Amino acid sequence: MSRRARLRAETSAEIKAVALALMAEGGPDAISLRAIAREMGMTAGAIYGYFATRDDLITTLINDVYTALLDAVEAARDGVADGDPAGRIVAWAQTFREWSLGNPEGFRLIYGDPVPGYKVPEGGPAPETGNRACAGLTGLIADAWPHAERLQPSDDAYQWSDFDPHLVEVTQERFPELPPAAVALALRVWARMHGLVSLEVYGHLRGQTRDPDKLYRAEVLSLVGALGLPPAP
Amino acid sequence: MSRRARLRAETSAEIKAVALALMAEGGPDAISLRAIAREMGMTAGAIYGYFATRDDLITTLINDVYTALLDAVEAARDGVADGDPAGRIVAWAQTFREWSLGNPEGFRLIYGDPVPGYKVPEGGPAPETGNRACAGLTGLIADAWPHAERLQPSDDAYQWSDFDPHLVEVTQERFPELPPAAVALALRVWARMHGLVSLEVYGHLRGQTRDPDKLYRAEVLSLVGALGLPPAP
DNA sequence: GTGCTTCCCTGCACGGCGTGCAGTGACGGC
DNA sequence: GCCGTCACTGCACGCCGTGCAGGGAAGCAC
Repeated sequence: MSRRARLRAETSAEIKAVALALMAEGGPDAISLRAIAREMGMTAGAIYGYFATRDDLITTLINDVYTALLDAVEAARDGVADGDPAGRIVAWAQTFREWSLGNPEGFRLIYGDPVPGYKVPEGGPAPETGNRACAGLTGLIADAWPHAERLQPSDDAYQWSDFDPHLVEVTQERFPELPPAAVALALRVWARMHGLVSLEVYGHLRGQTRDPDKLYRAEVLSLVGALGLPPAP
Repeated sequence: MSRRARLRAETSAEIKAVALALMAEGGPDAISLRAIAREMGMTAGAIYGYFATRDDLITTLINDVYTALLDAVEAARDGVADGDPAGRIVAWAQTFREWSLGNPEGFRLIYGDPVPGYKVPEGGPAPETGNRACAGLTGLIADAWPHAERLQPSDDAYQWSDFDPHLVEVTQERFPELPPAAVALALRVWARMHGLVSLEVYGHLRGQTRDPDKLYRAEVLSLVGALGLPPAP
């Protein structure tokens, strides 16, 4: 890599780092090209040499942050033995909530309307990273599937064509035996985790309960139970 | 009411109506004082006679929209006979999703980061309206509680002090027999509906499944089943 | 070493935003 | 019929994203 290219990569990385720092301290709205440039001793126009538009920068940030979240939950999952599917799900779920509460701006960036007028530009950031999230959950479900199967009396209600082709490809390659209903279950499990965490991050639980942690633990336990898994070996 | 007061109320209502119209056609970001004023043939400063600040206007809108959503789901619930708790829950859940998909901007307004730099101003809009939502769900749970009880082995794990005092007051008045665990269950049920709908509204399901409706129906059915209720009488 | 090319960055402009504030004019209450 | 209240305008300030012309340094070819 030439010196030019190296400098370029460094500057690009610094832009993203500064943007994340600004977001962490001032909320997602604090991400403005002018503020970033000010922080870096540049002018706003200079950033256009690195990102075609503000939304492009945001999109890149979303991918970075989403990747960080997935790294965290996957690491937590892999910290629990293969033979303990319930434990792996709980680890994933707990880390998902902890990361989200620790990085609320990141969560909003990924799952909400992050920034003033941000519109996903052409295809958006989600497909690939979102697929990774879904695939990770499908893996968890695959471990639990032998126990969970009885809860899915309508296996044949789902076809592979109900799902995104790329997601299907990845899933069938890694879990050839798994029926499409398992992917549906994975999505529903995802949503159950997302529901409580999302309400909490956006402050909707604050006016209702004083112990959202207890609530979440109960939900995760209930979820694991509903999968037919023993609570915690 | 004097003529002055009437004109004032009309103008105030028009501001809100125009704001909602702008939001409906151009997304939440389209709500700008200048745009509203332009639409009304005024200048932006004039609005400050009605709302102290832009965020005050937004807060009022949130309350209005939230109320509209609650009116819709409660009406749907009341369209099903008292003796059919499962049907009432399903009606609530289905209407919740349909309203949200039909008013995605409204959903974002209520449950997300609605608008550029909006910060909930002092106490925010949620407490009372959020309590109404939670109370409505608690009512649904109260109907189902005789069946659901066996699913709550840890009734004593929750105290009334775990919850918001106002919510507790309302709940205890309307359902004197209900234990605090039922409120926790109501919050979890809320979160299960919210999870899938939120993911769908924000487009995160689009890259995964092609039939989010089927997914949601399965989730609601599973939820009703988990409460120990017969599917659909 | 010299000259050319590439490319990063500045400076400025435009229009849009929320928000204050002085001034103006119409209307309601007495 | 006067006076005070009050809705509204016009303007200013400082933010914002985004284009564009131009300068200047760094890299490359000979």
